[in-house]
Amino acid sequence: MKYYDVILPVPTGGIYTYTSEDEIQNGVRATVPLGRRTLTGIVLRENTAPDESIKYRNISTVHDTNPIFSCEYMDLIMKISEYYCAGAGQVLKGVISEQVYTSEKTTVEIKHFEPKELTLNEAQLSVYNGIYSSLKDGFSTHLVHGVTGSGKTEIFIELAKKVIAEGKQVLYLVPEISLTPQLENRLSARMGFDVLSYHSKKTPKKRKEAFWSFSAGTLPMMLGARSSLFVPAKEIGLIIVDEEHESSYKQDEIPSYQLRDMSVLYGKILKIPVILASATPSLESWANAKSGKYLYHSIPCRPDTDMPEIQIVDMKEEEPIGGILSIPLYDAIYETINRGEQVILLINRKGYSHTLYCRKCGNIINCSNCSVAVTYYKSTNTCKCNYCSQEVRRPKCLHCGSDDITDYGAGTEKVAEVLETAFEKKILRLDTENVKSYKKLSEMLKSFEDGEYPIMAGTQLVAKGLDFGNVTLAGIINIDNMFTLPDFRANERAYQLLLQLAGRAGRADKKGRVVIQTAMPELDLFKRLDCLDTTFYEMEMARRKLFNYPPFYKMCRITLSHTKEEAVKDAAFLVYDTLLRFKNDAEVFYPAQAPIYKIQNRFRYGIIIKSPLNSELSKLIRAAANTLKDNAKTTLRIKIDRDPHFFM
DNA sequence: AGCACGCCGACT
DNA sequence: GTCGGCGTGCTC
Repeated sequence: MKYYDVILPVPTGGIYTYTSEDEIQNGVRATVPLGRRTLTGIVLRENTAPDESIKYRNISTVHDTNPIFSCEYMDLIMKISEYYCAGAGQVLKGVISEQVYTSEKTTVEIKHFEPKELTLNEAQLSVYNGIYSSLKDGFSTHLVHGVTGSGKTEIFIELAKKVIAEGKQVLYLVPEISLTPQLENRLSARMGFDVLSYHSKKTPKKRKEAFWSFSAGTLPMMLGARSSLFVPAKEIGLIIVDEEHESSYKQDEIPSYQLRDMSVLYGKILKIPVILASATPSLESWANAKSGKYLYHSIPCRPDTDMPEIQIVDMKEEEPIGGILSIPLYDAIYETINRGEQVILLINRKGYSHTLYCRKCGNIINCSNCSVAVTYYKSTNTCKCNYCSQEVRRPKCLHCGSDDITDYGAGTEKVAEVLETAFEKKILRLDTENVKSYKKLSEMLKSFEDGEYPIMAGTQLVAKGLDFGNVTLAGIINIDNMFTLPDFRANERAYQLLLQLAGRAGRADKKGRVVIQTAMPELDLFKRLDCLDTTFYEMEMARRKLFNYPPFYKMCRITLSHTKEEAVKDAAFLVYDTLLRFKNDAEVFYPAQAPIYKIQNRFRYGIIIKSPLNSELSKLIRAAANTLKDNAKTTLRIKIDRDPHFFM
């Protein structure tokens, strides 16, 4: 009789021990009973010291003769579990779809054809050589800092070919796969075989095919979003993380891991190189490059065009059309579309208006379940909460009962409406409300590319990785609301967004232009929007150092929630006391109501911890979790967010 | 997470 | 009297 530890996709703990008459290899899938249920998990290891007091049950079915998940893979899962303070089962659940890994192995034939050859230019070649030389030396991390359109992808394609020629596989990660169906085609054409992609918007069948083909090793290269790092490969030789600065790499749900960091960790475990690439690197990666932890490579210029001209419009001096369009932006749009060229506009709010209020008493209309103002959608004539999706049919003032309600704060719908009136042209509106499916998105992007619309207006979606040759003007309606969020990365985010947006304008042979509307034109940030200039990084680093922010200090945010106000508050102070008792060099913030105090009728308190040492942070988090385990047995929920990116 | 147990209010 | 609400606790 042998004993085996099995990881099961259940949120608590997740490691259970079972018995078997047969010898079982680590990393195979096994179906076991748990309570009244039957679940399929992964065999983690043999347990040589079982607890006498527990009556173990038998493994019902073993699915594989050879391991699907390597010991390096299991190592990664366990390290994530430890670092992000989530049960192994919770990690497994959050990282691979149960539907996919429990499915029959269905591989698909990968078609091979004659690849399209391209020669690298001098700048590309120098980066290529820099990385190539360390390709066979095991683990190394490379930060490739190259402006938009500098041809980073071509370098990675050539490196990938070398790795594949050695019989190993390549993983190419992008932050938002749904926006880049073009990349799949481009990679396939250049590699000379079908590069399959793996992401949540694919049909289950397609996902299973990509999963099992990558697992079998018949698929040499896979393109994917966050979750594809956890597709078990036969043998990975290189991981590429494109647009490494993107905050969508940080998962908000438990386990809230940072994919970029996990890629580097996996590379370390596998002893292979990892490439991080961006036109606007994160401060974390920048710091690692400066310290020599990452090898730094830069491509300083766009090979084909000049950088766009950037214009800052002071909204204090303007009387904008419809409260939205300044005269300089209006003129710029007018000139651009008159030349038959196209415009991309960014608005970072969806709906028609983000706030409704009572005209009688000034009270803001909040969602009844959450402490958030409801968003008004004119297209469907509804008011919806962005946090719990609850609809309010006919909003009335909860304070005075009046139904004389009006709105302010323009979203994509309002902007599109104003633009349509101003230019008498149909506008393409792109936001999550409007784009429900992958197919629809592709169609919309295609129609814009074909010139059916002169202007595309949308949320952050429009700034991410889109590439249209005829776009020569990019505008941002209101950058200022980025600074209203409680987020120490606001500056960094604004900088990245503006430079990325600038990269959307004038990528082919035409000179691009960027117009930024702001009421704070004096912000230093606007003077640093030259991608050849790295003073932004130095200034931001100095600020982070002064206030003990990452990358200098490590951060963790603990959020507690409960249906009763008193219960969360008590729990928060209980945790706070524990943290004070255990802390050394760390800074522990006084417990505070979360910026959104109530979500789905649960009240929320937050505590932020900062420490120069990751080890101290781990110790404190553990102490906090233990205190609650011992003292709070009610429906209190704890969320531990390590290296947080979202602070609401 | 499921799933069951268990203890209180409002129905035939 | 029982149906069903969800708060609590456990699963090798």
